[in-house]
Amino acid sequence: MANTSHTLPPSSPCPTIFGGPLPFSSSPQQSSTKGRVSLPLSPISFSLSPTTLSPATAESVHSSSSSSSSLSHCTASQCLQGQSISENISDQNDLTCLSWLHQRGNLLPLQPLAKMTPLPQQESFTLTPLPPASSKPPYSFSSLIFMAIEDSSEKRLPVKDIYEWILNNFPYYRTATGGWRNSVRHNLSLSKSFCRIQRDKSQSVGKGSLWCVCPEYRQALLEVLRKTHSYHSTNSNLINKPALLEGTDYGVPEVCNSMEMSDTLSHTLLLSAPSSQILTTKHQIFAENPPCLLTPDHEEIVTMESVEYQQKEVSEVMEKDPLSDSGYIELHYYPSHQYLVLPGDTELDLETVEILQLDAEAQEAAGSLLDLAGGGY
DNA sequence: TACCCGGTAAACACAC
DNA sequence: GGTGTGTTTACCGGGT
Repeated sequence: MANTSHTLPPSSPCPTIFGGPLPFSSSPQQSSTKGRVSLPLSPISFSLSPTTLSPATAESVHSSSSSSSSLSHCTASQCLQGQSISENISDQNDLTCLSWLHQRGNLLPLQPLAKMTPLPQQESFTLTPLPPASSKPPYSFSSLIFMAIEDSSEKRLPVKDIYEWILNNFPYYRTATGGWRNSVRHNLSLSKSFCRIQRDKSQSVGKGSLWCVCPEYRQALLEVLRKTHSYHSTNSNLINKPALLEGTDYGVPEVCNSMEMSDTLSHTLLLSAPSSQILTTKHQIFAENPPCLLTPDHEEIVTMESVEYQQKEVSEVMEKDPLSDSGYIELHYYPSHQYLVLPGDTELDLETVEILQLDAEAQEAAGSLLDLAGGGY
């Protein structure tokens, strides 16, 4: 596998996904100058309507998020409501970080790793003995549950599906005794990180409740996951063998070195199209970071989700940036100030981007709550 | 050594 | 009654 186009200097403080460097596309379509990165605008466009940008909207979003985070332990509804919101407040990068769960259906679990001599990053991948399938994963049950829930489309799962996810992704448990299921349930009940949601009686399929991750604890869970992964990644060369590991029962949930992830990111970043269309489908645009040398604030990842943009009509003739009509989004990225320039010279600071995103997520969360209103939690 | 955390086992109650 | 789910308690081992 050739991932040379995504490499960064080893010493660069690059954005990471579970301890690995985030691939930065070096496609020629993506140009960068000092403090500025131009990102092609995808066919999905955004609408900067007055309503979505109103201070009241922003205020309400911010207030709801702050109230959510002030709770020591969330209720189910708060959990659902806060989930999408908090995700965007404190861990925008985490959204991206966890995207590996969704971008590869066959999650490759991190098994206990035999001490092996790490290979250089670009070394060709040759088959080496893999740890036995009976090796116990290094993740705690909390992490396993967290991953399972995060990997679900609804971000909530019945315990049965959590079992299934673990079985599918960690073959160790296929042969393990049944006690681990008890441990899963024990963790769900005991840990404040997870909250229970009453199932909708109307769709009473299966026993028990649904479980979701409490947004207040999501960051902590993510941190534990990162540390676990990072710790074991540094002790293995498996991390550098995504192609090798593909389709096997072994491996690491590492996407930053994989071509899959790189392609996904590149694809997301490099779509170019006219920005006049308004689409309602949910899409994501990852305004990727500039090269690490630009700023130490490399962990910031701007995500825009379900945001519509109506291209501003520019009547006046003015001196334009050569890139302004290219269909690119320009990310001006300075340590103290970051903003986007959309086609048509519309400028968006990252706070506005975040507000737009939060607004969209808040609406989505509200919809979810309505769906669950009959649950009577 | 004490404490914390995670894993495991067991018992029990409850719902389907 | 069997099975699955949820809760609680207790114990143990490892790490700090």
